[in-house]
Amino acid sequence: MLKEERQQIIMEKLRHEGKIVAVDLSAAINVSEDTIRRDLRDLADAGLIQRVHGGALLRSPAGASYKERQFMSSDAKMDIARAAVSLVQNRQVIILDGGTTTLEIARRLPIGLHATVVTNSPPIAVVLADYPDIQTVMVGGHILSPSLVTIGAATVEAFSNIHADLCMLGVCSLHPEMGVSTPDYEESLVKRIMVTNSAEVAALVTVDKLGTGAPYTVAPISDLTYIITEADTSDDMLQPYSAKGITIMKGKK
Amino acid sequence: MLKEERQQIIMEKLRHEGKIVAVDLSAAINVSEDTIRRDLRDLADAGLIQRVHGGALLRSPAGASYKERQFMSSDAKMDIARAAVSLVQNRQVIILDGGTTTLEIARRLPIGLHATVVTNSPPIAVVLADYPDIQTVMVGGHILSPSLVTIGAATVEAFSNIHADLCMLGVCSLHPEMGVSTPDYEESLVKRIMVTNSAEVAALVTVDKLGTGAPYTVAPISDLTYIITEADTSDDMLQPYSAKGITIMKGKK
DNA sequence: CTTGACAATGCGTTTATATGCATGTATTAT
DNA sequence: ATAATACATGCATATAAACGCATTGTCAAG
Repeated sequence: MLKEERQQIIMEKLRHEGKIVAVDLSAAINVSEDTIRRDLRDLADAGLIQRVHGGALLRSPAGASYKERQFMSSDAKMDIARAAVSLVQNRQVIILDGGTTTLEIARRLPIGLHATVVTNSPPIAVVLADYPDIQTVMVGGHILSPSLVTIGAATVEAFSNIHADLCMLGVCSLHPEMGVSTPDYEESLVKRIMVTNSAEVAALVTVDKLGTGAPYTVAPISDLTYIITEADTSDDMLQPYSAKGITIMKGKK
Repeated sequence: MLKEERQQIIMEKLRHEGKIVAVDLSAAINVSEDTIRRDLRDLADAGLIQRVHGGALLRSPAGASYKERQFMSSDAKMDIARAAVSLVQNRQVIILDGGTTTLEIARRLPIGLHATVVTNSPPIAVVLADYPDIQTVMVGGHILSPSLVTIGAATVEAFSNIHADLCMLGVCSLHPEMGVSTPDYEESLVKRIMVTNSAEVAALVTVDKLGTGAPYTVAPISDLTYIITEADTSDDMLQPYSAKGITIMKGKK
């Protein structure tokens, strides 16, 4: 059995049962306790689990997420997602853009939430299918492979007929003057119509994207309602945005 | 044995069993461990797999893990998928219906295949994103939760503008007189337009669905080009269909 | 047909990794 | 406080990976 395979099993078991007891697990998959402990230590170092005496616990208590380590959202993104979820309300129509942060939001939506979610990201659609009271609309188009979202004329066309209460926008670059911008032209068109057709827009942005620009503009800063960023972002960096009347939210630990 | 051929085997095995153990594989196909390692290194460099000590794992992007495991197909479906793949040719436009068998087909497409695949299944779109030479079109619409496909007017509308060379149709019920039918009305409309707009149609059907009927008709038997079923289906059961001129294919072991 | 260039493969050696065990130390429970 | 359990550390061993080199097979130019 491969080490990584074992660690995947550990993560999976954790997500299902919420805890790991090292001794039990070593018996279950027939390796020494030392090996299990080493695995747990690795995972803890990677920030994926919380190590405790006798075993380990899920790092994020609510987290019923099913993601691999290398694609696992960073702490920052999880914090941002947690804050973003607090914006959504029952009976809203919500546009969820593609991206790892928005995927994290999809996972963290309250189970009982009664809403319509529109997305152009197949992975998000798959996650949403688990929620009994969420009506999911997948917007079609060409698949842009690296980011796993649909783009193109069909996508823009479909969005042009959809008007949402709230849009959760994954942001590649955010700059006080340039506004929101992205490196892919087609993607910028899709994001633009998402913004245009939403009453409120929340931009999800990790600190490394603040103050940066990319070739294609999506929308000016003034189109944003909220900027949600990680917990420890300095107020200095955010000042230019709040000065323009955007509500700044910081990630919740 | 050619290098590419081997690497294709590796990808297939990986998509299937979730892991590769270098030693086992080298024994299985009778090449040195070095060769396998070199192959794994190549694939890892190309970003297609995740290399680990002792072998390799799926690079497991958006849709892996326990959800994925539920999608692991039975032997019969794997055989059917293998046979179905032999129908696809370069430069075709292919419609892939939703369902576990078609998902299996997506996993088994040749790596170098140059084609356009149109699907209304988000999980399939996610799988296809791994293929560098496949252009993927996701058809949007409402998500039908249990089967994870899009349905509704938007879906039908989008398909009405797409004309394919080949359609791989997941089939719920197949009957000599009733033809293809399904239990969901909206789904039947989507499948119907898929069939209508494809030059050739392959119906993928496990033996338990042969000779059964469901409330909503998708298409008459005469609209089918191929019926692909599991390897050990009796000829008696298939006779009514072959009598109508449908080409019968049996799954490959 | 021959020859040279090149890629693919296999083998031997060296280096790195993973695991289990023994030992001593920390933590928890009674 | 003391026993019981869990943990970290160092070490030995087995296994896997990387590297260099020799061999083979393929293709194209001479």
